[in-house]
Amino acid sequence: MQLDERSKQILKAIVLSYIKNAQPVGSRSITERYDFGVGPATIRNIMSDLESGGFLSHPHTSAGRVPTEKGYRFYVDTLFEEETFLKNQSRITLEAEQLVQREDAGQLLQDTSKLLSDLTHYMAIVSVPKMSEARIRHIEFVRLRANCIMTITVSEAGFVQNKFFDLEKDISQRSLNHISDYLNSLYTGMTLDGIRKKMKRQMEKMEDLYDHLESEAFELTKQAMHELHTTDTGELYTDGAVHIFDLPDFSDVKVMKGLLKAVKEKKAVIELLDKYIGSDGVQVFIGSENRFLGNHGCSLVVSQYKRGDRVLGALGVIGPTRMDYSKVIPLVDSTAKQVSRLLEDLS
Amino acid sequence: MQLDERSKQILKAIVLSYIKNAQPVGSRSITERYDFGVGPATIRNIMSDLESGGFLSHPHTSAGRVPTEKGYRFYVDTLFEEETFLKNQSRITLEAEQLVQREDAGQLLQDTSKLLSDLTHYMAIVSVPKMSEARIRHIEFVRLRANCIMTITVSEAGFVQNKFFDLEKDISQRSLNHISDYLNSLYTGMTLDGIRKKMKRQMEKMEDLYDHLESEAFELTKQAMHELHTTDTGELYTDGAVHIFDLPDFSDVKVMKGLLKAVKEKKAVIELLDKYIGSDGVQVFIGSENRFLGNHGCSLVVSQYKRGDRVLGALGVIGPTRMDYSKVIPLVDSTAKQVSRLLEDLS
DNA sequence: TCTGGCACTCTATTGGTGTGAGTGCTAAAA
DNA sequence: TTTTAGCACTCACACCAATAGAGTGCCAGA
Repeated sequence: MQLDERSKQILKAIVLSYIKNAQPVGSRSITERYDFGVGPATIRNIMSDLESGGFLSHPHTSAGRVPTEKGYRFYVDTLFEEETFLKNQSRITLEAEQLVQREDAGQLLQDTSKLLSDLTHYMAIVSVPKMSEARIRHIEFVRLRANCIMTITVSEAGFVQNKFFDLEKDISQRSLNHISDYLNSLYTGMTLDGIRKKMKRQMEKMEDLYDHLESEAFELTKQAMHELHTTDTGELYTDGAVHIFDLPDFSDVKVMKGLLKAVKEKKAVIELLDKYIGSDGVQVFIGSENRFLGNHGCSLVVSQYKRGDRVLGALGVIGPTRMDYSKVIPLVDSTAKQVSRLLEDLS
Repeated sequence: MQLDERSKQILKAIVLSYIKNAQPVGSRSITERYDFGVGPATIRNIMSDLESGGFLSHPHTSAGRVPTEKGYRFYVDTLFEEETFLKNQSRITLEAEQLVQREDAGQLLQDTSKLLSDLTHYMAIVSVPKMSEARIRHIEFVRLRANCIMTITVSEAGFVQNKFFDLEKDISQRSLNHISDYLNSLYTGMTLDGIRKKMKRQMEKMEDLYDHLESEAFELTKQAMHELHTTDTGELYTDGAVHIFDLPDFSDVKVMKGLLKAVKEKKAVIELLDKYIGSDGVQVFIGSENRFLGNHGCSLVVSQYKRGDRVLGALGVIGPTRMDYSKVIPLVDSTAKQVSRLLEDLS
C-alpha cells in the first residue's frame, strides 16, 4: 500500500494527537488543530482509506480513530524527523552528564535507569553485563571460615560480583592471597573461561611437573567459573515502575499488575533484552511485534551499550504503545552512548 | 472504658469479619455467623456501646460497623489468643527452614523478604544491618587503577559490602595485601570505628616510631570509615509490593501509588524501622499510631533480628490496617527467630 | 435485660432518556 | 475527479428516577 504525502501527514497528525491525549481522534479535531486546507469530510475519507490500509482502527462506530500497531510502526519508520533527534540531543547529553561520576559501574547503571525513567516518565530498564562473559581485571579470594570462601571478581568495565562457595579442602587466607596474586599477574584481561582453558593447556604442557600453586589456582578458577555459570542468570535494574500509574492507558488495574509482576520477575525482560542485544543503534518494538510486550500492551525502545567494541548490555524504556517516540528514541540513543563513554572512562 | 466479656467477643467477631471480608459488618451477619445466643437487636445495642467507646465507627447511617484503629489496637492487645500463635508456629518454621541455606547473609535477607510476602500476601520489608556499625570479620583492598581502590568488608554476620574510593597517593596491590593481612590478623571482630580508634591509640603510644605499614593501614581505615559513614544510609529489601493490588482496601489508585512511591524511596521506611528496632519481640503499629503508616492507611508488624546479643536489623510486614494480625504476628515472630538462628549458623 | 417489629436512612443498582461526538453516504460544487 | 456540505445514523456517556436491600434506631412488650 502506497500512501501519498498528504495521507502520511494526516497519519502523523493522528499519531501525534493520540500520543498526546490518549484519546481517539476525530476528523473534526484534525481540521481544527492542523491546517491541511481541507474540511473534515475530506479527512474522513482519508481516514477511511488509512483504516482499510490497516494504519488506523475504530474502537466503535462513532468514536474517533486510533493508530494501530502498524500505524505506529509506519510513524516510527518513515515519519520520524531527523531534526527532532538533533534538537533534543544537546539538552539530554547535558542531563546525562550529571550522572554521578563513580568508580562503581553497577551504581552507574542504577543511576542511569533512574535518569531514564525520570526524563521519560516511563519505566526504564538496564541490563547488567554477565560476569561469566566479562573480561576480568581483578580476582580475589577471601576465606570466610573452614571450607568456605568468597570470591570477588572485578571486570574490566568496573563491575563487581561476590560469590560464595564451599571447598572440599580448606585453604588458608595466605594461600588464597598467593593464588589471587598469581591469577592477577598472569591472566588479567581474559574471561574466567579463558583463564581456565589457558591454565589447563599450560598444565598439560608441563605434564605432572606443574607446581602446587598452579594446581590449586586452577581448581579455584574452575569452581568460580562453575558458580558463575550456574547463578549468573543476568541482572536487571529497573526504575520508574510507579510511572505507569499516571498513564491513562493503564487505568485498568489488572494490566498494571500484570506488567509490574512481569518486570519484577525480570526473567522475561532479560530474555527480551538479550534477544535484541545484537543489533546496533536504537531499536523500537511495538506491541505485539514481541510476545511479552503485546501481552501487556506496551512498546520498548532499546539500545545496546558497549565498552570499546564489546557489547555489554542494553538499556531502554518500556512505555505504552502510544508513547512519545520522538522524545524517547533520541533519549535512549544518547543515554546509551553516554553510558558507553562513561564506562570507557572507568578504565 | 471497661468492656464486659461479651462485648469483647463481639468486638473480636467484628474485627475478624472485617479482616476477612473488608466489608462493614452488620448486626445481622454477626448473629448468623457467630452463635452468641442473642438476636440482632441486642448485638446492635452492644455495637452502639462499642461505637461510643470509640472501638467502632460508621461509614454512614445505614452501613454496618467498621473497627476503628482503637478497635484494632484493642483486638491486638487483649483479644489475641495465644493458641493461634502456637498453632501456626510449626507450619511456619517448616516453611522458613526451606530458605536456601547460603553463606551470603544478604541473599538470606532477600529470600526472607520474599518468603514473608509470599506467605502473608502483603508487602514485606527487611532492613540490612549497617556496615558502619558491624563487627568486621574480614577486610580486603583491591587496587583498581592508579589512585583508586575498592574495599571489601565482610561482617561477622556474613554481610559483604564493596566501596570505591580515591586516594591521594597510589598504593600497589602488594602493599594493599600487606595492609589487609595486617588488619585482619590484629583487628577482626571489632567495628571499623573501633579499629581506627585502637590503631590511633597504639600509634600514639609508640609515638613516631610506628612503622610505615601501620600508618598506611591507619589512613586506609580512616578513609574506609569515612566512606562507610557517608554512604551507609541503610539498606532495605522489600518484596511483594504487587500484592497491594489484590487488596480491596487499596482500590484507590492514588493510595496505591503513594504507598509504592514511599516504599521505593526507602528512606522513610528505614527511619520507621530504625526507630522501633530497639524493643524486643514483635511490635504492631496500627495506622496513625505512626505518621508514615497513617498517611497510607496501613499497619506494620515488625520484629528485630539479631546475632547473638547484637540486634542487627528488623523485618516485618506492611499491610492494610485490617490485616490478619493473628496470622501475621506469629509469622513475623518466627521468621525473625529463624533469621537470627540462620545468621548464627553462618559463623 | 432482651427481643420483635417498624419506620427511617442511605447506598447501590437498574432502566430509561437525552446529548454530543463522530462516522458514512450521497448529492452538489469546484 | 476531487472536495465539500448536509443529513441520517450509531454509540458511549452522563443524568435522572425508581427501586431494592441492608442496616440502624427506637419503642413497647416479654
